[in-house]
Amino acid sequence: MSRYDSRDRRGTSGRDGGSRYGSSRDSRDSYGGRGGGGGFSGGGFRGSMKGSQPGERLRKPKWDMSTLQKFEKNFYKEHPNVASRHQDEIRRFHKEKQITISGKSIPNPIFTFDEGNFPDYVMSQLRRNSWQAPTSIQSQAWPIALSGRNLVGIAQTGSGKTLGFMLPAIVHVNHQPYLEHGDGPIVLVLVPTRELAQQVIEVSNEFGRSSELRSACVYGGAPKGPQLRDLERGAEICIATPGRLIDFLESGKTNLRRTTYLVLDEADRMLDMGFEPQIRKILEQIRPDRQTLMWSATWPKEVRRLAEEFLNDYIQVNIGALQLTANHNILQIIDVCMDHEKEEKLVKLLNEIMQEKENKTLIFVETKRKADDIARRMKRDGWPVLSIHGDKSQQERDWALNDFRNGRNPILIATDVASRGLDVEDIKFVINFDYPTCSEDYVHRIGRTGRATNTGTAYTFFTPGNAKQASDLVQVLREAKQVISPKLLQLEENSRGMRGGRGGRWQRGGGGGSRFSGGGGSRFSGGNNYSNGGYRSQNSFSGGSNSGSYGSMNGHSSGSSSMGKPYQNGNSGGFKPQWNQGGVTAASLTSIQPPPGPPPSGKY
DNA sequence: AAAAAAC
Repeated sequence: MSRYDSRDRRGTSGRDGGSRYGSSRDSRDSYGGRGGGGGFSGGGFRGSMKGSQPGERLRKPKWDMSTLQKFEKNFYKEHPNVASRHQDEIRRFHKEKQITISGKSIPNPIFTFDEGNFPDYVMSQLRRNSWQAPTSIQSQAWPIALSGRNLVGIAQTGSGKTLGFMLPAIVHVNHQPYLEHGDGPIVLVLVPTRELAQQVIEVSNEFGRSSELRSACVYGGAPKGPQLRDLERGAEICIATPGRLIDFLESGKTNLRRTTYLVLDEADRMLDMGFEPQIRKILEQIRPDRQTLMWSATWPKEVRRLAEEFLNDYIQVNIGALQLTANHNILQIIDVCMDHEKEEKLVKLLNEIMQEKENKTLIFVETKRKADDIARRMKRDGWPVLSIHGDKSQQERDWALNDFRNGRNPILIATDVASRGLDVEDIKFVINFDYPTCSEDYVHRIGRTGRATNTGTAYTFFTPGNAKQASDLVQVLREAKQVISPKLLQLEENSRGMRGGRGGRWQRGGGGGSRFSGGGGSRFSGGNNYSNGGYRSQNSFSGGSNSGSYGSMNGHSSGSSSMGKPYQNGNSGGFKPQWNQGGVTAASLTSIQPPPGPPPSGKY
């Protein structure tokens, strides 16, 4: 099957309201360069182009880019309000949402789902939910991802991030040829924990169904059989934790030859967990001109290095303030006390909480052993409590989490396995029985409550032994305008100078020069889509041919950001890279489609 | 010093 046949599978046309170009297929006609030539194609300029006459067959116009750009420039000179109004809107948006962004030719954000230009099979699913507007991550990430660019997103979980990479992934898959027998996934999502994998596949199932995509979830601790069946049946989307995936790759049960869209979720966490060798091993299996989206809550050196090495020409989006911040929907209460007081205080607290109608409570402790101990003692005393940590069998973890989710068991005691990304609805209380080893984890833990627009309460037992963290914690509390107990301030005072090595952790780099996407001279430089009424391009996401062919690989690796070892022989052992050098062309890597008609070069 | 992850 040729690539061109595949494009129209399942009615994959973009949103086609009032297409100026006739058929939906034509609406995907592309004449904006990916990060290169002008991406401007608004209807307002239709008049300047020699279009086809009614009744005549639609011919591909000859684009004279310099004339077009001149026209656009003049247009904005003559209609200054059009441009400035929109740019102001974007600046205001970025400022309000505390978004900073850097990179070349950054597409403008979108502010409504309609502007996302998603195909019908995605829109119909979106409409089923009662969401009002995209989250800030989605606003910025969708246009970037849909235009085929690489993306580094610095953002906390629980802000719509999963959908932020999943919808473009689904669109991407729908622009690829069908899987053939023996093909591995087209989209690969790597996540640090099994629970997260299960969560992500929920989303991919929900939104992939309408275009008949199949997803597979690959992680350890569970029988291989069903996972293999899902893969062998043909899964366009694969969500995986690294270990089991490598197992399957090494044993040849699946491959990544067809993978062209890669997501690294919670990259900082994965590095923390020592997944780097595994990540490398997996990435070597994927063709280097793939589209890659990397997500991380922080931007430390290690993550930066990973991004430089594996993401060519990426756009970086920082969502949220540049300092460590907690969700403001959460009431944070810090109880400075001694270690031996904790248990009594916990019981007292839970007694109060259980009076509430909504009482779902997540309790964090320091160690797996402690999680077990406390859970056992509480269970003995009749509390509806379960525990979850990494030494439990996956089955037990699943049970515990399920019973917690559906409310059968309102109290869950957990280690940090549950601190990040876990999305359980209506958790009303988080209790930090032990303060975590770093305040970053604190923010993640309490973030399990107050999700979306809900509110929640976080109680934290803070002992003199945690004094090193006091200053970070105070900073978080101050930022969130919380009441700060004098005892905590006293501890902070005493520990002045104790906190070591904090510098830089929250310095999110990359902000640099052009923070705002449409700023200054870049307005016409390509890829930008104007969401302003009629001037919005229909084709904002149909860029030109992807420049990232294999030919450009050399430029890639010889550039300032070294690729480490060259991909050509980059097999560090185990199994050899074997991305598909044949069938899939670089242009089909992105969701961008080349114009219909004769292929632009012999390569196709 | 802990947590997470493949068999």
